[in-house]
Amino acid sequence: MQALTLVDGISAVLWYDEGQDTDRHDMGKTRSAPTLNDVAKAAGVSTATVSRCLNSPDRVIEATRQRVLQAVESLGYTPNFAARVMAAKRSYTIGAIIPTMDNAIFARGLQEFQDQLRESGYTLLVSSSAYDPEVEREQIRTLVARGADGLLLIGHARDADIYAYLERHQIPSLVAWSYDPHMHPPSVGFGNAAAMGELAQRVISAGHRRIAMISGITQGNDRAQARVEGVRQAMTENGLNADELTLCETTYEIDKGAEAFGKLMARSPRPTVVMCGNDVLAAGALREAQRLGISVPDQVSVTGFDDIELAEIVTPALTTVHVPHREMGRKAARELIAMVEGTSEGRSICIDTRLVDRCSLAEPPGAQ
Amino acid sequence: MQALTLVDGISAVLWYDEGQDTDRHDMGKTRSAPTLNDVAKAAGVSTATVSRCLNSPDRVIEATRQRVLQAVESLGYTPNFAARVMAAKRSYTIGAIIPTMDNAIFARGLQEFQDQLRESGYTLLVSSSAYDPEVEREQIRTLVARGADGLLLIGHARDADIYAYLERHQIPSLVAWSYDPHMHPPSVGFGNAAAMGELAQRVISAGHRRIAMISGITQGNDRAQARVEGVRQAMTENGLNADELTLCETTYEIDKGAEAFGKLMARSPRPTVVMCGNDVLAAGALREAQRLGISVPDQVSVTGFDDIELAEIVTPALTTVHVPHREMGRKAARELIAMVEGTSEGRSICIDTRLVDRCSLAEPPGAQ
DNA sequence: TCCACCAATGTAAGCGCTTGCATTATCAAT
DNA sequence: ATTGATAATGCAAGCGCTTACATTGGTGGA
Repeated sequence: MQALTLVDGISAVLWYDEGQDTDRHDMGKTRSAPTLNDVAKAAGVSTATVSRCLNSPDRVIEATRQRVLQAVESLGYTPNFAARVMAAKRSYTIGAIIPTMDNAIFARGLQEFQDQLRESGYTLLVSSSAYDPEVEREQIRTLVARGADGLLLIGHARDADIYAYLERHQIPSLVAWSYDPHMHPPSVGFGNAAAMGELAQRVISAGHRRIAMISGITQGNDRAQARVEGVRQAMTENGLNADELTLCETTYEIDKGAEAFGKLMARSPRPTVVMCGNDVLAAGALREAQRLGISVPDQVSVTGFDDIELAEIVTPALTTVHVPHREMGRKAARELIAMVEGTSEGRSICIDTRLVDRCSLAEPPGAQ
Repeated sequence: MQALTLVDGISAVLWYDEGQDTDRHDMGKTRSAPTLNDVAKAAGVSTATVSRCLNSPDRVIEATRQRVLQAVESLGYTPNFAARVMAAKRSYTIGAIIPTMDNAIFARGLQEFQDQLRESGYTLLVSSSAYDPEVEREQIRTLVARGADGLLLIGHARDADIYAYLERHQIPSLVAWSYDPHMHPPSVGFGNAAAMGELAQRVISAGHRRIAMISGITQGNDRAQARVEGVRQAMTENGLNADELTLCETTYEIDKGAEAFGKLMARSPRPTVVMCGNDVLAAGALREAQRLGISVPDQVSVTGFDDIELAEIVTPALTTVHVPHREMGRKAARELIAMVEGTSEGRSICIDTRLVDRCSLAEPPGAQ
């Protein structure tokens, strides 16, 4: 399943006809929708002038404009979007493909992305790929097909041919939720590895040595990969053996987080901290801990990532990494528009994350 | 804000250019996206044949088709959606405008609607109007502008000029979540009045006389209006004075339901039953009841409408009206497609609702 | 062998709009 | 008045595709 968000909009005309001409007798007023031409005639000007009235009013003298606008009004004219796109080679539409709509993370960032686009006169078309690369590929084609002027993608990880396709179609694209200035396309996001590394550093500083992690599926997900990598690096830097990181991969669902946590707790020796790939997973872990009668953070610490609303609501409140999603959405929109309008070649922008200390992380049990 | 859902899709080409010609030196391979013409040349056939290969493969001989398909493949050709829409006057896109995406009710029905459309090769574009008629009007234009072959609307209540506009543009439309065979456009839905009336009948039969209702905003919402009307009629039929119905209108939010319930409980004499316009409102009422220490259904009964997941989860579980949303979505899709394809003039279809007895409705306190 | 017929393919006319370029109107300065 | 510059408008060529109609070639029956 996919979903699209549309903001604002232009207009068009369309009527259906079908081979199946049923013998309808009521072919009454088959007066079809008015076109630019009709307006032009009604206003006694050329179609060019009407077009200019609508698209760059200042290039038309007041009196004429009045006359045209009135004709538009009285005819109930609505420009045909498809025709406009064809002629102008521009749709003022931006496409975005996100992995899922079920996660508040993307919703929040996208909302801001959309608002920003709207302000600049663009419409957003969103669709979700359900973390399936094939679906994503299909949707990219669909969005390009529908005339998207630019595309927002999540993370860099995808087949090269997709980038080639975008290149060929000359569709500027931007990656978000990830930051890597050396990659193409440019990205507006945060360093997942660094952010998670910082959190891991905090964990290690607190005295934890037996570290476990519940990660999202890393396959085809550079954010998930980077988060794991961040933990590994922090371990190495602190003289720990990164290979001893107990890793559990699962999809981003609360139930899965609970399940993974259960498995982790069954191991012996038990990890003293469970770092989760995101807050949703962490919420699941917390729920399972409660069910199992394991006290967090007294017996085991838990950390999250993203700092969505959930993080504050659960008990204990999550120690997590705050990601300024709205800021990211806003900056991504600005940059992508600049690319589409040719005022930028595409810059990568790094968004700062911030550790949020709450209650789910403490010293390991038995520590003094 | 609006939101669109897109399923499946065709394709297109588009490249951006902008007055601002930055002096880029890397004007390397400006080979733009391939068109039908390119494919035709590559395959050594006419554009008509390529088009036929893609749209009605059986009208082209096997050998030719092979050749064409291979050219398509090797060129990485993607048809231009806008051009296709223009030429064919058909977009295989259906638009839907729902009042809100926050309500599980529409989500569920739409999901099915969408799946059904997809099966028939149509794409769904959804947008939400936030219950604002002006926004809805705008979105209808936008959807028509984007070439929707048909439109799904919720409820009949909207200005006549909108229907005129749709008529003029020859866009078949269908109303859902409401049923009234005498109205235009045709509707696929359920009798809101009858369904609510049935529930009210049950309430009255249980012995309730002091009835209160928390309704959604009835202004511009024929479903809400009909539900109120249903209660009124049932009262009248049972010899009660419909004017004595204590009515509280509010938006469909859980908090608002709670608030309204609080006000109702402050009245004296207190109603013995609070019938809610939907389950969300009822959930709010239940929450407030708990907060106020009012026992449901011992001290006061509460009913819902829709039977969404929530209805089973709350305590006590809601006595409500079950609406088969999926069935409605499916039938609406089929009917709308038939209308778009000219095989139906538009029939109205009534979906049966069903009372669901759970625990929130009991006899009034003090009844024997 | 010839012709009628039909299936396969080609030809070309738009669909409704934007926009580069040509033309005309306007007006200040000579 | 005349001229030149500039602003306002018109003209017409497409954008990439579909499809009605024309053309071609192959088939079977007389």
